[in-house]
Amino acid sequence: MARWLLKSEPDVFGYDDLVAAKREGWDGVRNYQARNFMREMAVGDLAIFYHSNATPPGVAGICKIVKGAEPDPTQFDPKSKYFDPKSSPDDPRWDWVTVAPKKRLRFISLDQLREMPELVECRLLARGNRLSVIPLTDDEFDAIVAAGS
DNA sequence: GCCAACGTTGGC
DNA sequence: GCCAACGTTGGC
Repeated sequence: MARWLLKSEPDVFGYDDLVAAKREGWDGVRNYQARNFMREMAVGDLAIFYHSNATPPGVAGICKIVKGAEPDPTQFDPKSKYFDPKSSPDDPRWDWVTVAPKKRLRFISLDQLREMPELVECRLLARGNRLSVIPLTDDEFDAIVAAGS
């Protein structure tokens, strides 16, 4: 089973929202590298739920992949902010996966994450990183869970 | 194929 | 609000 990290802005959709929704399609990913990672996700994979653009930013919980990649319907919806006029149902460009909450963690701030030796190579902490879907090693994942448990 | 311009992300 | 980093677009 693979391990991942997913970023979301809590003002838009935070961990509490996922708990309330029970499960949710991870919409709005419009970056090819992130999309390709989502295509590698399998049902049962676990992902760290990270709050970006927050005060402070950090980890809020764990979620699980409950449905693999399939076309993100918001790309076809002209009223959606994620609408992509260059995409079509015949040849969809963007996928989503469906996630469900697994376990809330004690909040781990970005500052705390930066102090963890297990994460020195984690892409999340790399300078200028903007990727919203990031693969984690088992060690990285386990270290984050331990820090928030 | 190059690269300048532009838009977005995300920490601060 | 600022700005660094990076991805995408489009003219050539």
